[in-house]
Amino acid sequence: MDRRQRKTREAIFRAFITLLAKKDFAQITVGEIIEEADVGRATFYAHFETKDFLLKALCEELFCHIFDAASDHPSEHRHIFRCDAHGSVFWHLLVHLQKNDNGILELLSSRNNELFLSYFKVGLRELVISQLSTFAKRKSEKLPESFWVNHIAATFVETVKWWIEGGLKEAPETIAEYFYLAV
Amino acid sequence: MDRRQRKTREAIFRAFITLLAKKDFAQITVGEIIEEADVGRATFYAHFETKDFLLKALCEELFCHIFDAASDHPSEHRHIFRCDAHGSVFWHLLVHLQKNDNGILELLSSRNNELFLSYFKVGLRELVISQLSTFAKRKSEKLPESFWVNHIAATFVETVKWWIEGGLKEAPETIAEYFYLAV
DNA sequence: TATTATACTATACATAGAGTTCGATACCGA
DNA sequence: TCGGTATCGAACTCTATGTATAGTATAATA
Repeated sequence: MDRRQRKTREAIFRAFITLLAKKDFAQITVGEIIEEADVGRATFYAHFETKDFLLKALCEELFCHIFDAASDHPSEHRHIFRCDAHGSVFWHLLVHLQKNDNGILELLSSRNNELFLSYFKVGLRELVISQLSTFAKRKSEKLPESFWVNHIAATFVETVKWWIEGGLKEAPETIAEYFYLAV
Repeated sequence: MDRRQRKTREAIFRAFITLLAKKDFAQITVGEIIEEADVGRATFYAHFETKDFLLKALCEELFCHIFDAASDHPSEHRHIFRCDAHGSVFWHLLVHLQKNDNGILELLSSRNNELFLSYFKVGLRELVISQLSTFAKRKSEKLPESFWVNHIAATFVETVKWWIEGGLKEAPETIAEYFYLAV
């Protein structure tokens, strides 16, 4: 990709993230974004069809990255944390969140969190399916699979939300335990 | 309240609900609402400061009604459904949902459901707290109370969402069972 | 280095929706 | 019947969206 393109694209993302930390997505105008990014109006529309597409692109960048990081190298951390029957992928995700890669936390904790967590959940659902065998059989036998999958993904999202709203005071290990206890 | 006021207010609510079933909240314009409601522009703004306040007012009307109906008369249905240790209030809520009071289902199942379910959850959390003793001790002893309360409320919301997305094919009793199994 | 393609800038413009104002009219409650 | 008030309708201001265009800067290529 052309260096110019890459630079403007990143500038727009950065500006967008900055603004998202401060105010509602609905109240952010394209005018504000291009001013913050110091980019021409036509340039913005050359990159993103609308503000909503910008949001979508941002979510894809952020969550693709974090899910790849968590699932591509699941073994590299095995020796650090006990990798029991539950699997450590979810713990791994929590660690990545706590490290705050790409400043994702500001987005997840701002008033826009519903927006992002709904995207988060989409990627999460796939992960849950691939890890399904590592969860307790007890419940899954009595519940429809789609219900069960959705329940696990939703519980993880809610756990993360609760963690963030409390200021991330607990260790990832503790949160992972809460998650496995609850689910 | 003046009969004229009441009629306009209801006309606006009705129009808003009709539109919400068809399209995104964000894409609905005040112009559409007043046309559907057959009401003057100035009249709309005499009733609601903005479109967002209209949404808020609608949610309060709908959910206050459904929560009151479920918690004010918890005993009247006790003889119909087994009222075990888990309490029947949640089952009662499901029955009310299935009866589709106020056409609430169209709203919860449309693409705006995140919007409404977030309001739903607020009322739900209070209900959960009042019913906390009826849930399993097993988990609550190991989990922080705020986490536990949030988990129960979230699980109920997700259960309802799953039920609606599947077309409400299961009986409220079945859904209540899934809920108690999952939580 | 000279050439070509393309990304960017700045500005202007058309369009649409938000929210306000105000005089006229219709309706309500007493 | 009468005073108060809700509504109407239309015009108006503002703000934001998205597009169009002509000129400039930069990257890739030969």
